[in-house]
Amino acid sequence: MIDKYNPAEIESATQKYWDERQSFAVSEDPDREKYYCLSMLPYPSGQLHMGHVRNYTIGDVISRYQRMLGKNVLQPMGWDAFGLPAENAAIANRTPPAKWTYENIDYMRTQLKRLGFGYDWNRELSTCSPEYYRWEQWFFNRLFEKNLAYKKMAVVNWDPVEQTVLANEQVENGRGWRSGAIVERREVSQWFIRITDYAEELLNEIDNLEGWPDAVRTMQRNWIGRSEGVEFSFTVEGEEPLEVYTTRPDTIMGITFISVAAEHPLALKAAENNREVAEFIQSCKNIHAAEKELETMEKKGIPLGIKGIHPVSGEEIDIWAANFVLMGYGTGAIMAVPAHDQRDWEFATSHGIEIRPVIRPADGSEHDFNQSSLISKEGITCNSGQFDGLDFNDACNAVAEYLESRGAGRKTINYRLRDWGVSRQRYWGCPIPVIYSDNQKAVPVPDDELPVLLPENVEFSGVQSPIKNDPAFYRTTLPNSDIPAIRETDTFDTFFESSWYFARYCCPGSNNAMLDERANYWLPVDQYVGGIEHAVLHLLYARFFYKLMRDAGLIDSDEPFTNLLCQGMVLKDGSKMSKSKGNTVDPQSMIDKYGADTVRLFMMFASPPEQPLEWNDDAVAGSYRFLKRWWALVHRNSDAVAAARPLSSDPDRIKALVDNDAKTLRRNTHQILAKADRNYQRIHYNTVVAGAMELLNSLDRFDSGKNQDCLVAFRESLVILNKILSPIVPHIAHRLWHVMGEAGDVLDAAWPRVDHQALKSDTVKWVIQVNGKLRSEIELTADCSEQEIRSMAVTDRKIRNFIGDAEIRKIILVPSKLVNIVI
RNA sequence: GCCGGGGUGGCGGAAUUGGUAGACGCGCCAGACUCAAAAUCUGGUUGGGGUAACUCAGUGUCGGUUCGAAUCCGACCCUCGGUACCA
Repeated sequence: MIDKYNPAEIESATQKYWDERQSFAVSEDPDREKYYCLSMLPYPSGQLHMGHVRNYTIGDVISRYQRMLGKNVLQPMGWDAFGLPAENAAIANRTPPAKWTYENIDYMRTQLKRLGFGYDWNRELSTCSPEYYRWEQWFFNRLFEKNLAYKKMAVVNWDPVEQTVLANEQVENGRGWRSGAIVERREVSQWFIRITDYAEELLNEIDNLEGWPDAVRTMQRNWIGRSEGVEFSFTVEGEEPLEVYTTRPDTIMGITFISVAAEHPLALKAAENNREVAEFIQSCKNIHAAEKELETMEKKGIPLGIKGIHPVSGEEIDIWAANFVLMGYGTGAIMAVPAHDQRDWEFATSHGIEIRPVIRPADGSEHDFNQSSLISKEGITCNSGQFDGLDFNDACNAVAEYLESRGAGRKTINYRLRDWGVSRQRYWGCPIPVIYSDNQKAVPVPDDELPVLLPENVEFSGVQSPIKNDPAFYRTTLPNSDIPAIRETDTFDTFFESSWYFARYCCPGSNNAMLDERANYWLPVDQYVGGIEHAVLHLLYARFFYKLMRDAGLIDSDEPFTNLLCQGMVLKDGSKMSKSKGNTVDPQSMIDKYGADTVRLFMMFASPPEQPLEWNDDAVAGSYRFLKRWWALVHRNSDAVAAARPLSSDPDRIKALVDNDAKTLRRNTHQILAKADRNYQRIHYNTVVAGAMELLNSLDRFDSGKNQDCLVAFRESLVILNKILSPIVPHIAHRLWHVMGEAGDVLDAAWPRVDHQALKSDTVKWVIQVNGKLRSEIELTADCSEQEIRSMAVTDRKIRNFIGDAEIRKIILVPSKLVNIVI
């Protein structure tokens, strides 16, 4: 009687076994190669979703594989616990965000444990705990000291009904998602971190991130957006010079208007005695702050009746206020050349502004400026007076030199990247450790008074942050005095917490320092796994923060993540699983029904990690079937296999096999192992699983009782199958390892080696093509000469039929693979 | 709008990175077992034509490079992610 496959029993017993032995607790060991595998920590939203299960299974498979390669593997887990959803839940349920968050963490931790992930739970952290965020406050003080943190005015979405700031996500069609009120842009004083000081290094080091996907590297390069150009100014009568930046100084003679932001001082001045301008400025207050909205909305503008003097021609140019120019970015003013910029062209066309071509195509062709602008840099300047007849580079240099010699401008390097705004007008976040004196001067909270504790037991009566109305929180005194002062009530952007948690995992229990020397043992992270949606923001902030920590002397290396894997989303019926679409599948119900191993196996099998994964209930059942078949096969043969162990552990005995069936099985097994090796390294687990299924299919058909050779080969193959599968389905692999009578735990078994002798075959199958199309196949002995192969190919019956009377022009031969006859 | 992915049978996907398109699995069809069903096992399964041997077409669309293209190049279409306050 064979035991039935019972995943619930196997998985709980195996997890208990690992727990008792603390199998995944690790410490620094200078004698072993370390491997730090990190998965992006979850936001504790309530329960795990399929995206988490996928993310963490990939990380766990990598960790277990690296462990079998003999490395000292760290795999930690924690909670990105501050954030907006806790406040929304608090308002909906009248529960304090802290209580809601902690309960979610407790539940989700049990779910992670049920999935059998090999985490070192001794290192678990929650970013909302004071033991964590106090170091963030301490580090902010270091940034403040270096003038890397500063305050400036910046735009927020203001809901005039709720009297609160809204996130971009909370604005729908320009209205607040709860109140329905039209959202206004407001300028608020906020804290910024000078990421632009590090723009050059962040850009240059992308070249060294060879373990990152090219797509992410490209996106980060484009996000940082280095450009070379010229900065110059227009003189404006009775005003400060109006400064602009351009990457196309070669088109400077084609400027026909200038645009400034609606909040620009020139616009505000014009509005004082022009009602239309004032109304236009008022209408711009309702623009949603998101870039997508800004770039896709209808472009509007109004002339201010103010002129700027062109620095070369001396011509008077009209200055407009425009809704697509932002005060906070760059100088708040841009020059416009409709002939050579498509957005300017469209604006000029719809507002009747002159289009003045100053570049003509280098090939002498005519461009129709009534149809579109000419953006190409491959042209020659014209209508540009002294700058006529130059190509792009010469024109740019000539213009820059001219402006520079007259003190009107200069060459500069510009970045698209803007400083990191870290202030949030929200409650559930890390308090920014600053105190304001009477005159609004910001003073950091002294290190020895940290942490500034966020009160957790709060009443969420409305949408307003409770600490903004809580005198017990915000009333304080200046450091070392009894002079009354006011605390900052803004909290940090939650990207602040997620920018350094991976370093803190290395130093559990460090109560006297943000990081200690253990960080330099584990860091940088060898493999980071997370969603592609983090390609720019989180991953760029984390790189930046790492460099800040390096420059504060906390760590030695320059980049935090050596290798990066961005996994695709989990889809159901073609779209992302989400509560609002009602197409979620609860991982818990699947685990209850089939067990963790089946869910893990399906997740790895259904698609390659970087691609989206289509969820399919039936296919999950197929993964379960596979595990049942494996279970049954091992149990049917357990006694014979265990008895064969002493024999087939002997490498000489294995190499001395003479039975042809045994030799064929070995060749097959080692081919699959070679492929599994490659695919483990490439992290293509779907094809690893496919190989394991092929192997099981051939083992199921194999007659292991035929003779001793067959039994020896059979046992070897079962052992290899178990090792290949164990990172993916660790519970059943653990149990079957012992059922086969193997010693120790498969968790720590050495990764199997491909026997290249076993791969050799006596014959080679050749594909014969005519003009690149498959027409026949022949099997020849491996020692055939090239000449023999050619003549066999040409005289093949099917091939002769195909060629007929046609002349053979060429024969191409790809070694051990194919012959292509060109006729 | 801008930046970056993706598009292969009924479905998820494979193809050693320019060399046999469709591995493996799901689904479906047929058969075995069963009074029957479930479970399990065996075989088949890109489409068209043909009893068959075989043959033609075929990797989003159109064009190109090559002895040979899912793979490289150009243009386009659809779709997904990001777009600085969702995380």
